[in-house]
Amino acid sequence: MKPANIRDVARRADVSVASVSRVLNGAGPVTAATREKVLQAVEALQYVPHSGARSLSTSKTQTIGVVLPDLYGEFFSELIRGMDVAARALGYHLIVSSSHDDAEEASAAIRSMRGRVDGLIVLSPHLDAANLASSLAGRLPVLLMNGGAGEADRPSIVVDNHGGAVQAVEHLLETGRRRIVHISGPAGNLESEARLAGYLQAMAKAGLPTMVLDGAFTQASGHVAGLKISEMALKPDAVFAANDIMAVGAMLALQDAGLRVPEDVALIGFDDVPIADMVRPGLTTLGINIAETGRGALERLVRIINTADDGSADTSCETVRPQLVVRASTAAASLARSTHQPGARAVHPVSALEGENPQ
Amino acid sequence: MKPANIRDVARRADVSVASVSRVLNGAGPVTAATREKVLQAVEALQYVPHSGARSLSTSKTQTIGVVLPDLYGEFFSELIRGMDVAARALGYHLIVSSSHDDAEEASAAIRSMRGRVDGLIVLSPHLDAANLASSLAGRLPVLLMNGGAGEADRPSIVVDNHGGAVQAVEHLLETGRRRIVHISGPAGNLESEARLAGYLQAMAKAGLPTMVLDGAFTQASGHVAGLKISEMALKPDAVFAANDIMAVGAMLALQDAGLRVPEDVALIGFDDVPIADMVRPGLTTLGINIAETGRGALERLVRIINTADDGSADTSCETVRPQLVVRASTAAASLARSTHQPGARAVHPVSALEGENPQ
DNA sequence: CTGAAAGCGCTTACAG
DNA sequence: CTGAAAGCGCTTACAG
Repeated sequence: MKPANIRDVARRADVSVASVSRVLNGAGPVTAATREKVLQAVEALQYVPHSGARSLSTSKTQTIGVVLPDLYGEFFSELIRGMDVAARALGYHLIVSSSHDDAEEASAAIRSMRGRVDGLIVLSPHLDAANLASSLAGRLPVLLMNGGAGEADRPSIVVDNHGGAVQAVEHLLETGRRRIVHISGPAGNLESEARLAGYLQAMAKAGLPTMVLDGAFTQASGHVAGLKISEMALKPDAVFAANDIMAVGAMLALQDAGLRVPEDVALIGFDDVPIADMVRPGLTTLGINIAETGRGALERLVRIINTADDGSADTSCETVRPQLVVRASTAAASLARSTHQPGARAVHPVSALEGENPQ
Repeated sequence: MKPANIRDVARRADVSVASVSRVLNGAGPVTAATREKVLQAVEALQYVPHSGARSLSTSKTQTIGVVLPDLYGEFFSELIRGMDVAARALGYHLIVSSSHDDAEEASAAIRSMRGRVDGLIVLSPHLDAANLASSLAGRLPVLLMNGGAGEADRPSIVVDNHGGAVQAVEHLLETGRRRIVHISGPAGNLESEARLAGYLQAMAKAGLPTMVLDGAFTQASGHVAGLKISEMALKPDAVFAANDIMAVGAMLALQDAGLRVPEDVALIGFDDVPIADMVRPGLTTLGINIAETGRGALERLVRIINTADDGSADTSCETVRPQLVVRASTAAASLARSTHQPGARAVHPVSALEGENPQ
């Protein structure tokens, strides 16, 4: 009743296990006749090689581990989706390990994957270089996507968070906004810090005062921030949230409080997750092609695995540049309407606002 | 440079590999002194057991495979999230394999997991019993969640789709709606068929005419259906979409066409994914605690794995009953307002509508 | 082109 | 309580 093994196949095909292995791996020379016999036996026995045994002999697992933080939502599911597609195409399996609250847990997760994966994609912003290095038993290829600037000697992919944030603010300025509040991501998170820095820099450049409300990359935290804004005596005319889901949370709070978006307050997010296009008004945001980025990451890691130790070490830091996706949530105050009007842009900057004109 | 193995540890601790194994597995008797020496060596060498080798000896992988269909979205990511949490708590890893367009692909995915997992959770509605059985080499425990009624001899978890659909229609009837259209899920999908059947039955019971628009469980298909509805001469006063994401698609199409929800058309979905609470009006739906269901599924499968062949085979079909979650999208026409008013219910059924009064 | 055999790193009766 | 050794199922030089 237990599944057939390679010996069963060899016996039935009347060849050696070596031949069976060769046929199955397309490695080494075999006659057509042998191949035929083996394949028939495989079919008859419903044989599937035991991957553990294979991995023991080859030191390969055909599996990639993905270490995610404790955050959930469309960003990560989109990313995984892109990786999954690429993994299947390349004959790899995907082990996901998520909800790691801290460096300790992420580290344990990484360690527990040793011998189980050929490489790792790490998205946990909790992990610094030191932790990461000590978590890695041996020389496991790792692709870093934890928002850091990229460790010296590790391949990595980072989003240009700073540049994206600057673009966000500039877009708001162009559409006539001046009192721009930022809802930040969690403290200590490298992505949120870069977005915050971009906001501060762009505002400073425009000579405008800044205001930051703390968020945590969750819808609830965006909602809380939105509530606070709705209760402010002197309200901002625009909000830049560090990610889309907080922007949505803020939008709902503002609207439920009777404020109009974008007429009273413009709103811009970051990521371009699917939901950004499903709220009304549609959410303007800095778009990253998330699934595509995931696909690219997986493919790059596999390339690294396949060329390990051949001298041409890939340790570069690849940058993904977010693109402005304009939807109705930032239509200029003077042009704003309640209908969905993507692409609407300010022609005449509104003048009755404080702050200097940019540029 | 290659990672330490059990022999390295044994040598350094000056014991046998058997003792190292015993200490690490907490199996068999060891003196405190031995344990101490081993643990120190493990620490010094950063030793982590090779899981492939372990799985070869024990025939256990501590890994669960999850086979998903080609559909993406919050439903599946929430489900995976619940499973992931449970898996970590129980010391299991999760291999996900998704985007299987047909039974063939899902079948191949299952086969490729042999020797790699201790059990499988199958969510691919493409897989029928025959395909499934032939995909399984040996006696791999499988928990079915593919929407089928549950195969005779396999443990399964199914959502009471029929009952939920009946509840959906009854809720619409109670709030005064009579011209109720259904946007169905993809043909051949067992979940969508059960929801459709529930709709048809409830409408028949109420003596009302039915109308079905074909959907595919995607936002785009819901949007198309919404457009069609907005162009109908005699418009329905309510729409029951077979899942939330189609309901959202329909909502946007209706609103963009100038129709008001719920004043002109009430809308109800199915699943209660997070986005249902982020659109305006909030979407009334039949809620399933998705993450919780995923957690429960994983735990049940592990239980099955641990008691395999002990005689007490668990082959029951567990039913998850969806619960009505009332939000503003189905506020009674007479009471409907544009502000978010969860829980608003009709007091006086609207009378100026065709169709007979239910009950 | 093919087969016998060593070896991958672990676990687990079996002796002692 | 501890160790020597067999065995899990594969791959891969090495002979032939």
